[in-house]
Amino acid sequence: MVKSVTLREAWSGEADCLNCSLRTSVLFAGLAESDFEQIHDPIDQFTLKPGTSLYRTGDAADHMFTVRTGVLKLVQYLPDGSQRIVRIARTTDVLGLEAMLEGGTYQHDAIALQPTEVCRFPARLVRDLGCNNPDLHRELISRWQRALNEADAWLTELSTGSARQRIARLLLRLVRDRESSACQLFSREDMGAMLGITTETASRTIAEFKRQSLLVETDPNRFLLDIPNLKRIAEG
Amino acid sequence: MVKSVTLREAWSGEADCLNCSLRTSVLFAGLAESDFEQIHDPIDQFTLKPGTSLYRTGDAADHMFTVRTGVLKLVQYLPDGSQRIVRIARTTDVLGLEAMLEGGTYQHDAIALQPTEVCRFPARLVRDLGCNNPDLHRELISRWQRALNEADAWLTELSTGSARQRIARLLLRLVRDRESSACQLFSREDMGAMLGITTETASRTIAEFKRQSLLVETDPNRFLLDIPNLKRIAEG
DNA sequence: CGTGGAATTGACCTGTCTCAAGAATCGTGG
DNA sequence: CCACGATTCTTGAGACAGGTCAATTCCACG
Repeated sequence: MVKSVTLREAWSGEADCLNCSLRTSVLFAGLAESDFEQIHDPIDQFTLKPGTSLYRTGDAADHMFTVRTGVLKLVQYLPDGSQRIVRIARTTDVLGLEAMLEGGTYQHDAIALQPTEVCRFPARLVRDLGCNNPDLHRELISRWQRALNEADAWLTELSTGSARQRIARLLLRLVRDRESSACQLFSREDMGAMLGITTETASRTIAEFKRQSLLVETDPNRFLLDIPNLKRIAEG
Repeated sequence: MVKSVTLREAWSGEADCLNCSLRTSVLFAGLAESDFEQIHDPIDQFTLKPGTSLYRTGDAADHMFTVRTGVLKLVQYLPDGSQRIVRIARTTDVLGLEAMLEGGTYQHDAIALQPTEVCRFPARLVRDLGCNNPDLHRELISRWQRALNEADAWLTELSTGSARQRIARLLLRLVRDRESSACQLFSREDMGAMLGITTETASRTIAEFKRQSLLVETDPNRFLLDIPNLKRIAEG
């Protein structure tokens, strides 16, 4: 289940690393061939089954991850046991940025929603290189800013307005920057946890959208979106 | 209204710079005296009246700010014109981290809620020094992580549960890490925008808390909190 | 087939929104 | 210093969205 590749192989940019967001970044670009010999921390490659967690809140954060394929949810829990999904990670997203702080801990549970492949690399690697390599440094900053923008967007877009609006905005967000309007939905329970509504309300609203043909089911649990009309609802 | 101080004065650590969070950080610590001569970007010091904006969404982000005294809200707007407050900045908080990305723009309106003093410094300064000074680098990362944690907390704590719970959590958050349980409240409208509820609901709930002596008004608009009972409500 | 979990749907109830009308507070200018 | 207009806060009454609880259907899987 855990396939290990050496840094040298990562550097070669072969195969699966094509989609690795850090490959196109300059993480390895500044290193001489000889440097690779000195780094013997392996880069591991995981495959997570749906429902499996990549890490848990409070775990010592010493690794960072890149999502190759699949989707993960980042979850936080309230004292009363209810949960809130604060972000979603998809292809090329980086997880565990908090590992940049020495001695830090993860701030969420990261749980796969689909079969998901991730690359794992030691945070120390990035910490050591980050300061000396301006391009990597910039890339890190940019990632952080993106995470922050996402967090803010979840507040303003996905936690504001009626349930109809929130679900419409969530759907639109799922197909943004995609060629097609096709997407597969999350479980009703997860939708609820993302939007701050109950699973029943999520279910009812999705059902209503289907009746109104705002959502058309092509394959089981795969849908085409009526983007213009969903936009109308989202901004209502 | 705009008082200008030179970097050398900042370095001397006199007067108002005592509370400056970047003073205790290593931003200037790594610089030799002689370096200061070469930096002629002034550090400006502003005083904002309540309701005044420090910057607006979309403005070119070329400066960062440290809050000396007072409070600011970070606001985002929805297409329908409604607003959501996504964060609050108080003493020693840094604003405008997005200026670290070259060519970036501010992601919020930053608006003073009280008479507020801020320091303004060019982002280029931090960009240039950040990479070479490991301590500053670490401090920046830490700030970013803190902002992200705040954003997540606003989702899980302040946008989840009943209005009673949200308001209780907001109140508790206002006095956290404070010696006393005294605090002054925001306008009902701002509370609503922070919690995703209407001003009427905010007002009603605050009034109810007063009746139950969970809030005791000492001076006009200054309150003492019944922390244990508020906690009970917050977690209820 | 039978079983367990998710999704759907219904009926009812309650919290919050909406609209609207007073009360209080603040800033301003006389 | 007071009076006035403008906000903001408070409070009420009614409507409605969404929550709650429960029953049913659907579906994947052994």
